[in-house]
Amino acid sequence: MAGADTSQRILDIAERLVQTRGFNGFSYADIAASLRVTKASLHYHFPAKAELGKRLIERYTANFLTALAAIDRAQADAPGKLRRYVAIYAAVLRDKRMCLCGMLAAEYATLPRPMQAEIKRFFDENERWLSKVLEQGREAGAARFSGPAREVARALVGSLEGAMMLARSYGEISRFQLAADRLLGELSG
Amino acid sequence: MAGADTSQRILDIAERLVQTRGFNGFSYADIAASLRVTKASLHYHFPAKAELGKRLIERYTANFLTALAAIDRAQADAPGKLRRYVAIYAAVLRDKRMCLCGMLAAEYATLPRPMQAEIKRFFDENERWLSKVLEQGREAGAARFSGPAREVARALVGSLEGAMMLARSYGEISRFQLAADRLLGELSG
DNA sequence: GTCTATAGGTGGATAGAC
DNA sequence: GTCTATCCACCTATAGAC
Repeated sequence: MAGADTSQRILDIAERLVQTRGFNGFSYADIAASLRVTKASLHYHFPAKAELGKRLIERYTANFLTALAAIDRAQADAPGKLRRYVAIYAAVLRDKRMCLCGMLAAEYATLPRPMQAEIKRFFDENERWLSKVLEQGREAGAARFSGPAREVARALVGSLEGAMMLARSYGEISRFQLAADRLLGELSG
Repeated sequence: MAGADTSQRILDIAERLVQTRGFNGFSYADIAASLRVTKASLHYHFPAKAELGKRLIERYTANFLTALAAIDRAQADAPGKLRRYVAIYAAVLRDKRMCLCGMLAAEYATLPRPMQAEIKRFFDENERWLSKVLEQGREAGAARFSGPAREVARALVGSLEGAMMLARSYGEISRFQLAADRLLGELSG
């Protein structure tokens, strides 16, 4: 079915646009130009921009969770999992993109409620996975931190998103890597 | 002079709008409605939105540097200075705002070059001040960290901006406070 | 599913009267 | 300095032919 394929290609292009320019920084015309169809065609697949935005986050979150499950299968120890987690962020940044939800968090106040709810869900799931890994690391003596793992997880997500945002503005991936290495170092040392 | 006063009020309103909705998330119509004048009047004070944006960052940075100078006068030790530094962020957040430049960092790719340059200057100045404080703290034995102070300063700015962004999305200032306390704790303990 | 055509609205910006 | 009036580009979205 060419329809489903077109929908995916629309999402691919829209995703990149949101990650580089923000939800308020692109239009259907941008997608249409990139896909070489008319704006009207896009509305057949995604009648409203708000719906496109929601589907975008849902797909992004699903892919992210799949990647986290893959880490759980491939890496046994917490430090290894955390390094892989950071590597996901680094890969996005290498593509000159920001995290989709980090970007949308900035525009949060201007977004429709369904999108806001999905953004929170993304971060909730990230925190949940990280909390689990941190607990595992603490029990194995491979991670050192005080207080609830959930708090450390939240601080970690926020720090990585912020480091990513600044690194992208400066066009210096090293800014992210140095900050991330420092954050992981504090957990292990 | 009523002119200068009006210009300042325009900047006040625009500043709040950028901090809550982003540069691409507000229009001259929003400022006009809030100030109860017409859009045309605004163009007398700021002919182009790009110019308004640049002036916005310049003023924000100047005010920020003034606040940092005040910290230097009021606080002698590094830990005290860092606590005050974090308190500035917390105060902005309490007002339901994001850091102006943290917000603009997200929209960075869509902004005119003069604005981009000013955003970098804001972060450069922050890193410079923090580096100095961190060095002071290390020499006095009040701050513990490895590697260049500049790197720690960069990681700290990024972490605070990210924590701020997420805390604002969730509408939970505590998320910022917990993360910030953790970051400062790692430097002292 | 994709097109042409268009509606209805808002964006930044300007001309010229007062 | 502020106003009315207006321009033109762009926005999201829809109707209806193919």
